[in-house]
Amino acid sequence: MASENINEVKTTQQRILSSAIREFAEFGKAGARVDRIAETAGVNKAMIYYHFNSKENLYYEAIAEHISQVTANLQRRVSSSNTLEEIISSVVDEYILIFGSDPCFKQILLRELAEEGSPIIAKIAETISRSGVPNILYNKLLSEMEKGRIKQLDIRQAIASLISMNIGFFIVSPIVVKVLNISDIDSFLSARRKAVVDLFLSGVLIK
Amino acid sequence: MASENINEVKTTQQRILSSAIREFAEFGKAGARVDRIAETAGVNKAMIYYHFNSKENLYYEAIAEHISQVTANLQRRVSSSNTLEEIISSVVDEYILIFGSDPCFKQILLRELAEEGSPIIAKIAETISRSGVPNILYNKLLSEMEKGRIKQLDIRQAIASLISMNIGFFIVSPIVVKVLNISDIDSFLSARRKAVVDLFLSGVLIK
Amino acid sequence: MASENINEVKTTQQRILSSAIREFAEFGKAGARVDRIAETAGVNKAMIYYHFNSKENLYYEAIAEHISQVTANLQRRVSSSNTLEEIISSVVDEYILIFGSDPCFKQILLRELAEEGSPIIAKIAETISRSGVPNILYNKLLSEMEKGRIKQLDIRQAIASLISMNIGFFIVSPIVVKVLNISDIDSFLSARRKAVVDLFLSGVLIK
Amino acid sequence: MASENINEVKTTQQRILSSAIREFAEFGKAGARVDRIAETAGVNKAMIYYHFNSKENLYYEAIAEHISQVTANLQRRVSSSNTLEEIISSVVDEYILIFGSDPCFKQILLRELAEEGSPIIAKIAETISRSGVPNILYNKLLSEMEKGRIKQLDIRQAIASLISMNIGFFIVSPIVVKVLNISDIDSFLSARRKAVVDLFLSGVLIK
DNA sequence: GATGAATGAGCCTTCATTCAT
DNA sequence: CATGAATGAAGGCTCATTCAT
Repeated sequence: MASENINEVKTTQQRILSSAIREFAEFGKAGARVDRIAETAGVNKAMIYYHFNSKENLYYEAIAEHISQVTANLQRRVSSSNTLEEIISSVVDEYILIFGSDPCFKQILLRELAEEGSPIIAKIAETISRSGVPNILYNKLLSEMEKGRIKQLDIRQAIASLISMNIGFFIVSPIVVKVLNISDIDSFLSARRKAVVDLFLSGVLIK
Repeated sequence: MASENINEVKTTQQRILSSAIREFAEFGKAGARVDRIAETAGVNKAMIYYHFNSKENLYYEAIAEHISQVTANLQRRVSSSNTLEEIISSVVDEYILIFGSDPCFKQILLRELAEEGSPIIAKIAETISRSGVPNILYNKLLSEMEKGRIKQLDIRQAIASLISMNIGFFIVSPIVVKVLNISDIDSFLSARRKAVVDLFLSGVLIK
Repeated sequence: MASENINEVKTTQQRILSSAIREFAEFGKAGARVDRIAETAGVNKAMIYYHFNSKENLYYEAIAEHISQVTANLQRRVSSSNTLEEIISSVVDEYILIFGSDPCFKQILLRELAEEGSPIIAKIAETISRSGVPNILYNKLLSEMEKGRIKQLDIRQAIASLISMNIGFFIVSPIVVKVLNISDIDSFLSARRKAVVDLFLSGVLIK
Repeated sequence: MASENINEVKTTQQRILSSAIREFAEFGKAGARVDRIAETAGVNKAMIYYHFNSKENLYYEAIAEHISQVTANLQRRVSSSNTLEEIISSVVDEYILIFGSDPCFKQILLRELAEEGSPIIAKIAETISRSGVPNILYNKLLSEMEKGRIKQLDIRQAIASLISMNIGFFIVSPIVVKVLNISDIDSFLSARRKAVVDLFLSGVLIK
């Protein structure tokens, strides 16, 4: 009831933004229709131009807003004081959280990855960097390597593999699901967390 | 005369198709312009409709043609008689070949992955399945597990991870490159093959 | 308090009117933008509609105000008691004053002259008529003709020529300046007064 | 019948151009409507953009075409071998021809004169210059002055006055007609030619 | 009086598609 | 096969005008 109220009280700008992100996610920047966004948001089309000057600008503002929402939801469970196992688990959890919670983010990400030199991608990369997680991960792997707990390997390749197994998996999951004939997607997804952590740790830890 | 056409001068249809795939890859289905395809192909716009009835149809025909070209280039080095190590290496090589050789394929793939229920994605999955590679991989992992050479694990999760580390990496590489501050992309890519094979094998093999 | 308003701070209406006349002069009635007028005047757009019901009405009120301002500045030096030479000189001076003092008037005049059956033009003509100057001029020329001081000619044609040499010149001056390659416009303009008076008088006076 | 055929056979471009010049003359660049031009020309609106890329460009092309048409109609009766009287007469005739034949030209001219730094005005001035008439006039007045046939005066002022009495008159005629209460406009116009020539010659000739 | 937000009609322009030749 | 011209249905954007506060 209360949450319903919150929905109803959303400002025009917020309504436009949330309609926009869904439209852009579903149809892409070129395929999106301003008329449809206006209709979905329940506002006059001209209002879109009143609040956001152009479709192009609306696109970027909608994405910026969405990214900040998505990243705001992240828990900062990844701390440098944790063990390697805890860190890896947390990282995997976070990615599952991000991609599992919202379908729009994945679509926008995919469409922007197809765009050469996309500023959105640059922004996402920067957001990830600024979260400090890659650094924590890098330093932990380095110190573990020095302590002889993990193998001698290219740390950046390892991180690249970890990221790929997470983001990459979510992205290519429609293909994987079909190729591997996975019928019960939900249980596969919930088992994924452990599988990734195990494979990665087994892959890097000595013995 | 005939040889002239075949060897030196691409037919109108071929010119249209290769212009189309580049246009669709760069701008997406909605952003692509029939005029631009015609101009790039050096043909009259009406010719496109003469040969391919609609933009929509051209899109699918161009992709079908492109996928068959890309997969035709694949060597069938993955054989069930090989060792697990050889199989993994071959699989990784193939993915590197596909994504490294042609930028269009990656873009098309990304855009289609963003499209819910994309028939293109279904087709690609089917092509992969029909190549037999997933089956070979599955069976080999199964038999190795039964022989006690690899750990007890969900084979499909393992394959999912392997695919993710390959396709997934190529797809998210723009982000990874930025996050990890990789300056020499080429050498990172050429080292990737070994890194993936090593991580995967270390991750699954016992001892 | 009151004096503050009157002397230092122009009222909202006045600010709107002076912004409007400049906007309409520069862009024409169709090209003028209510938003721009509001911004220039530093008022809210709705205020324009509060004070002047429509853009159309604002247009006419702005012009009316401007015309009355321009004509109010005119000195009434043209009197029937003067000599023909004095009258001609005064008339020429007045036109120079009007067109020289303010660029907006000329632009508005031009745009309205392009409008078939413009009420603004009718009003301007009426203002000129009511000033009495044409009548004074007509009667003086008539009496001089009867006295045999000036040639037998169509007085109205003569007046038409005089007006043309004044208003007409100011209007077509951008063309004249280019065609005659006039570099020092200011000195040309200041010499214009005498040239017009001389030509006209020489043209009409006997001997 | 033949002339009808000529009208009917006009190409799409020509039909657009002639509709456009009328629309732009009547409503100005800002007030003109592309829809209306298309309708008047009897063509699909998109054709306008097919042949002329934008409203702006159509404007300039329509005017360029119109100017060249108007100036092409001009007879080259003004020759340096003629007497001053003949030259003046010819010049006046030409202006009457131009402004009398076509109402569009006058309107376009007026609207452009209101535009600061108009390229159209520059073009018209250049066309006039290139016709050689101003030069012929200047040289003739100069030689006559040296021969002592005309007074010592600023020749450029004289030419400016002549141009004003012609172009200027046509332009301000709606005002003049009202101020002078001219009811029979046609006869006034036909008498104008002689009046201008007489006034100018009397004004400059000695004795 | 004053303001920010809202509206609806309409404008310029584009684009997939088709037609006549 | 090939072309230039044509079409109709939008699509993005603007603008005069109004409303609620």
